[in-house]
Amino acid sequence: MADVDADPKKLTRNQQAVLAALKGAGRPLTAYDVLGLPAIRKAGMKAPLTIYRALDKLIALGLVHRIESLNAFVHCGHGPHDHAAGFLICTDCGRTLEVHLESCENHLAGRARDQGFAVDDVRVEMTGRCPDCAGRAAVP
Amino acid sequence: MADVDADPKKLTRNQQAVLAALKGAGRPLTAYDVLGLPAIRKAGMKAPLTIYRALDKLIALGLVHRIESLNAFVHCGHGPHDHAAGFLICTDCGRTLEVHLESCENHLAGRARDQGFAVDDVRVEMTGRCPDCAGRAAVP
DNA sequence: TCGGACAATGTTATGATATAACATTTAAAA
DNA sequence: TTTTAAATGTTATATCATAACATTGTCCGA
Ligand SMILES: [Zn+2]
Ligand SMILES: [Zn+2]
Ligand SMILES: [Zn+2]
Ligand SMILES: [Zn+2]
Repeated sequence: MADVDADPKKLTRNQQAVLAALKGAGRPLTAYDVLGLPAIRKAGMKAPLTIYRALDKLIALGLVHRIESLNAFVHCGHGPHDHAAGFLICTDCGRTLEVHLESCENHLAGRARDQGFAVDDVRVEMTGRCPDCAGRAAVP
Repeated sequence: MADVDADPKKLTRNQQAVLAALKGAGRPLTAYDVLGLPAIRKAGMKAPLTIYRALDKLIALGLVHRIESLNAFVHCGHGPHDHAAGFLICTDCGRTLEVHLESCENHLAGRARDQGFAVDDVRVEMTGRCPDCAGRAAVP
């Protein structure tokens, strides 16, 4: 899946800038969110395509994940990995938590194989409330 | 999750037209795909918003699902249901297969609860090749 | 039957997300 | 160095989705 042997030192200037932006945010950002950051403008990036190209590379390297249901991108919370990850998406604060799915992955892919389906990639996204927000809601 | 007690007879003209379009297609269509269908134009629908409004209702009724990674919509292959579904998405032919995830759902949601996360909704999308396309690829 | 309430629709405009095309530069190999 | 591939810059455009507001249709109780 991800190119786990990637050398972060070999990232280009643009790729480093985008990765740093996502790390710093600590939550998913859209490509246009990234584009709007001062640090990104200072790095000379000013077109959406510039951001998308950096993101494409970072995703291929497994350093960043795309959250489909948000059209947003988040720094990988686990370092590059070769198994499927799942995302818990807080609908209150917008933060996400990445969870490993080694065991579930087999179960899910098994369901697919039962149907004669050859699985390449498994994506899991769950919405709800994170511990912080669930706590706040319970104590009004 | 879905409003399982919905009465299909109560669907409006627009909602019926969009539902019929998705049933007939047998695969996911984008809102603009739907908008472009002759049957839809004949029904008098000519603005994207008209399509999105019908889709919103059909999704709320559990008659249609949204495929996040395709920005597309597909007729529910199982009749309304209250548990999570997963989608197998063929990257060759574009068709999808809906699979039930009663058992997996608990496992996945359990992983979330381990993190103190209160889950509302579980979405699973798997890409790969459907039986037809996998077969064709294997016999070149 | 009337009339209020609410859902659905029509219409126009705009916002948000993503890619095409092509020229140029940079970095890595050979 | 010559060659090759990857990354970047720039402009324009394609694709997906919603805002705002006026109007119409449907249901249900008075
Ligand atoms: Zn990860
Ligand atoms: Zn939260
Ligand atoms: Zn379904
Ligand atoms: Zn196929």
